[in-house]
Amino acid sequence: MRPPRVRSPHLVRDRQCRRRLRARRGGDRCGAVAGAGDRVGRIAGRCLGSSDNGPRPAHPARRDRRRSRPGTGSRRNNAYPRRAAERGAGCGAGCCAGCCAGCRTRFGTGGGRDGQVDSGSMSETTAHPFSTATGTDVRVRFCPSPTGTPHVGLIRTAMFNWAYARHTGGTMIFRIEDTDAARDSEESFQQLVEAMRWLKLDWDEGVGVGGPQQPYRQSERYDIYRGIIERLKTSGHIYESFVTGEEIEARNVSLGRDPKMGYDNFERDLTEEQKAAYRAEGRSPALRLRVPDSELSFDDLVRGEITFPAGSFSDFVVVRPNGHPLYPFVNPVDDALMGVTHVLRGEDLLSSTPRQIALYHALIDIGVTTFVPRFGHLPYVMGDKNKKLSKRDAEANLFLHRDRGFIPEGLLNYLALLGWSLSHDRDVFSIDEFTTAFDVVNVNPNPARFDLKKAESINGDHIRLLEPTDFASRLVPYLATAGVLAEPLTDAQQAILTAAAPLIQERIALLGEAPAMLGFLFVTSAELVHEADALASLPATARDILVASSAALAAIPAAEFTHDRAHVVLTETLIEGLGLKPRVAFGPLRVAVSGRKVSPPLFESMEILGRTDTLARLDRLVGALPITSA
RNA sequence: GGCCCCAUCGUUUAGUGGCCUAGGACGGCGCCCUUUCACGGCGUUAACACGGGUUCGAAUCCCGUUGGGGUCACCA
Repeated sequence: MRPPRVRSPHLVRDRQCRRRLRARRGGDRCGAVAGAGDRVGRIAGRCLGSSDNGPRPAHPARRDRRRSRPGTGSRRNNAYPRRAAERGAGCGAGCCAGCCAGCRTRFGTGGGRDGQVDSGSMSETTAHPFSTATGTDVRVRFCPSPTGTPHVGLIRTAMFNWAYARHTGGTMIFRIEDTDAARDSEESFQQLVEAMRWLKLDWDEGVGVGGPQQPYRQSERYDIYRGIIERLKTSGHIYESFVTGEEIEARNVSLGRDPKMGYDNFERDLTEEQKAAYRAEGRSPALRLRVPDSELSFDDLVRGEITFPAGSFSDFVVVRPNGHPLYPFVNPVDDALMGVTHVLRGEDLLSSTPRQIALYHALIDIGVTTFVPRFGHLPYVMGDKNKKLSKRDAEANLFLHRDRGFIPEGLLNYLALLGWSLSHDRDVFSIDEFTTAFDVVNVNPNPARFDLKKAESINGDHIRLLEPTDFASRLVPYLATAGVLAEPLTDAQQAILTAAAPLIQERIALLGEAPAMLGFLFVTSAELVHEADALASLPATARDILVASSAALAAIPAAEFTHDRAHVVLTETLIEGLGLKPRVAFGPLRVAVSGRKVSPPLFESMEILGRTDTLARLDRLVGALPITSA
């Protein structure tokens, strides 16, 4: 077995270092100098005043391949250079300046409560450092909102978070974001928990297991939010906004701007008189967060450095007029409170990241936390069309896949392949291999299509990997649901299942295929249904074949009725005796025994059925057939 | 429209300036095995979006173009 791909911390550090240096290099927009500039940057990036000149991986980061964006101003980033410079003196241990995760201050969770505010430093990135947590300090979370049935994209996100926690030895938090009473449901919440349990994605803190920041359902945390809202209000980070959405649009139109331009922060400095006037109209204000007027950058774990220019994100509503806090507020607040260090989430949240970071800066200012988490935006899981898999698509529904007979091992394996890979030549692996090898920095940024065929194939491989007894027991719920048998099984049923399961383990990709394959074993010969297409496939000589077979099989003593004997006897009788082709000879027997054209291996099936039942089935089909002569 | 993200076979991935005539898997096609269907085995099909630049050398670095996607809520 090939060893899993492992990235050394060294290499990762090197990468992050280069990325930052590139960001700091400034204006290498001109193609003529880009190459040279890049090279210089690389060389400098290796060590930057460090003594760490020893042999190191010769390859730049995969993410370094990203093209720098024109016109985004990312070359003039102000955040990283400053931080890098500040830390550049570093630890003297020969680390790359600005990149030495091991030597920088460790930012704990929680943070102080001194409430000190310096609004003048709101855009001062040095005061708002990103998390440097590694190893067991890593804290990730899965925080779905309970609306609808679990979606495979959502599950993929849960799995990557979980895998990162298990890979690093960090902590997995499971929180429920149920702040939308209109859409949330208890049923959906239960389904989320059920999905996680089914897939064995466990969590260390969160719903059901508790933890230092409980409760973990946001609907039970409103008191906590209220306190923070007050502090943010007092500190001036959030302010009252009276205008409605329609009014914002109208304002943009009247100012000759794109109506979609959004809010322009015009209520930041409302006077008390103006506010009173609004109140006199019967309005009550929503609360908005004051975002910095400068650009905001972050180093995405999956995509590299991303910069949003100043003005591309505006003050946003964090609390409704009725006091109800909204997702853009409670999500970062809880992340901060819970000490989340790595936010791994869907790409759809990418464009809201600058706002979140702005909120984080405010939270740091008032002492709720001391750091901003790292972000990693996972690629979409797409459907058939070039659209992200919608909840409306059947393929998106996790439970539908489960009901069709995906096993957790298979589905997880396939989902892991959407945006990640273990190695160049293997795509079937265990969950342990996955967590051992998984690192979010290796996630591929491009969106992936959910390919059912491939998913089923991977699932089939995992089914084949199951212990036979395990496989048999996993079949039971599917057989029960299909009405083939009822739980608990009788001893006789259990014996049949144990004997028959191995016959189909090698030939199905989905557990849901089992009832059709095995159903005939759990009915009497009288109850057996002969399927229409099976009957239609019978040759004119079917009756003679069955009669001859019946006589031959009857000659076998009951105690010696094994698949080998049946095979030998029937081959002698039909192939050698009647001169038939195997395909022609055994077809009618298959129909008689199983009622179907497709079944588990014929002779093994006969053995499981036993001599008496087998003969009864042959006789029954003979009786149903018109008399012809061969 | 503004902003952001993405770009290797049909799909998913490997690829980290020379191991690339671009590898694996799924799918498709063909053959073998065979008591059916499968499983398995063998073979085959098929991709670096385009244009520049840097370099002795580019799938890989840079710029641009094109194409796709997302996001612009008092939803999450």
